[in-house]
Amino acid sequence: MAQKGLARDTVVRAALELLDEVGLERLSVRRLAARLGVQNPALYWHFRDKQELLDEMARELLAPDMGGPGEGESWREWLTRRAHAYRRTLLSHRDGARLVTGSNPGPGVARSFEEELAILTGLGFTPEQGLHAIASISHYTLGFVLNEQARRERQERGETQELASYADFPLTVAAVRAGGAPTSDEAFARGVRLIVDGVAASLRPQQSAQ
Amino acid sequence: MAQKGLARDTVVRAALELLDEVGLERLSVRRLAARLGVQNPALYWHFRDKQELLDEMARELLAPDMGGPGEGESWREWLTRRAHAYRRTLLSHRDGARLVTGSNPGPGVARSFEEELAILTGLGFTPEQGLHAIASISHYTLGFVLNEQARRERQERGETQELASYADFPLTVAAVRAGGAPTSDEAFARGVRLIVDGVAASLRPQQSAQ
DNA sequence: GCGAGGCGCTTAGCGGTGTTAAGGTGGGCC
DNA sequence: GGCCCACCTTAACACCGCTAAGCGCCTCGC
Repeated sequence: MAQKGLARDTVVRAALELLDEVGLERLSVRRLAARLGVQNPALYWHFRDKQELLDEMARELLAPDMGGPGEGESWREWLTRRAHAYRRTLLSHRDGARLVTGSNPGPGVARSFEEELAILTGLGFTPEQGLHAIASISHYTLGFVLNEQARRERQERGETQELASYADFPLTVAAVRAGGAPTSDEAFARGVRLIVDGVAASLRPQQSAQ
Repeated sequence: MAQKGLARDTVVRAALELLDEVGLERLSVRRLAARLGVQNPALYWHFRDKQELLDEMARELLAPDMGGPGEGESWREWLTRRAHAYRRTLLSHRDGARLVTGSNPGPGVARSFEEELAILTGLGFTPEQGLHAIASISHYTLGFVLNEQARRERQERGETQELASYADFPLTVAAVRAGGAPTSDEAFARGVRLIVDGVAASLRPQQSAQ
């Protein structure tokens, strides 16, 4: 077989590899072309834009769709699992969150969103409550990972960014000492718990789910 | 007086105006210089980098600091107000959220964060709980506004992005019909309420605040 | 009054970017 | 055998961030 030219898919995967190596800032059409052994305008046969390439990269990144709830899994567990899966997905490539942020979602995302809504309504949510819960968790997760990766990128660039004087920020120091770095698995998990608790509270007035 | 040359401050403010006109993508050093009636390398006398300029812009944007709680304001009210103030700040300039996302916070932010922590501990929070609450709300708000502005930017560019067929997404349609657009003041407010409720729940085990 | 110095800018230019136009080349189909 | 078209090339445009070098003017020490 061996496909006549470059498959669109091949390009997107190469682009994601390149992203991991150089970061979003330095991801250029020419570099990608070079890695594919091709002159740069060649890519414009496959993609209208650089943006279209980025969109497609984001879609590929977001492709892994966690399934429905497992045997006897409560909505709390499922929602929590979803949040962590989403974070892991965003972290699966360098600058993943920024990539997703700046790109057009496309119909695939709408479809899997509809599926998730179906799962939640199956667990007793109204569609409105479901949308609300998923949107909130997604926004939180996106914001968290954005911060996380920005920090990572910054300190990779050697901008150490220490507090000038710890003495001037006693509460911040105390909080970090007690609760761990604000960018960590635990911190994320606690935020998720917060939102899930909030969802539970918003459900309570009209009989709880499952 | 009349200051010898361009004040750093003047440049930053002009940059923010330019940002509103052309968006972050098209904000270039050359355009900014032109608007200031100056050749572009002149700006490199005031700023080491374009990034340094962007950092200052973000700092200027984030400058408006809402004060402490008003007379008899509960922590719920204060936290909610803070969330809305933060969103309004991010929305105060085009691409505000993306600007903030890609820039170095600097010591000013750390200082006002410490102040907010002080406010919350004054209302009965431990430093850890305070950090946790503020971080979660901030991440949620950032993610929300990012989405909001991305959508706005997209439809300004004419990418209408309608669902192909409403019939394929019955739950999504139902949810939006019942709860309004996912990008709206109400949607944001409901997400905030979710998190605030979650914070309340996390407080309850060990005696509630105020 | 005058020279020194440096602040704030200019002109020139480098290497890189996304993107377009136009033209080739090779394999499949009538 | 000839055509067509998928797929790529070469060439070039306009713009980008950024640096090097120099120039005029203001301020200060004498």
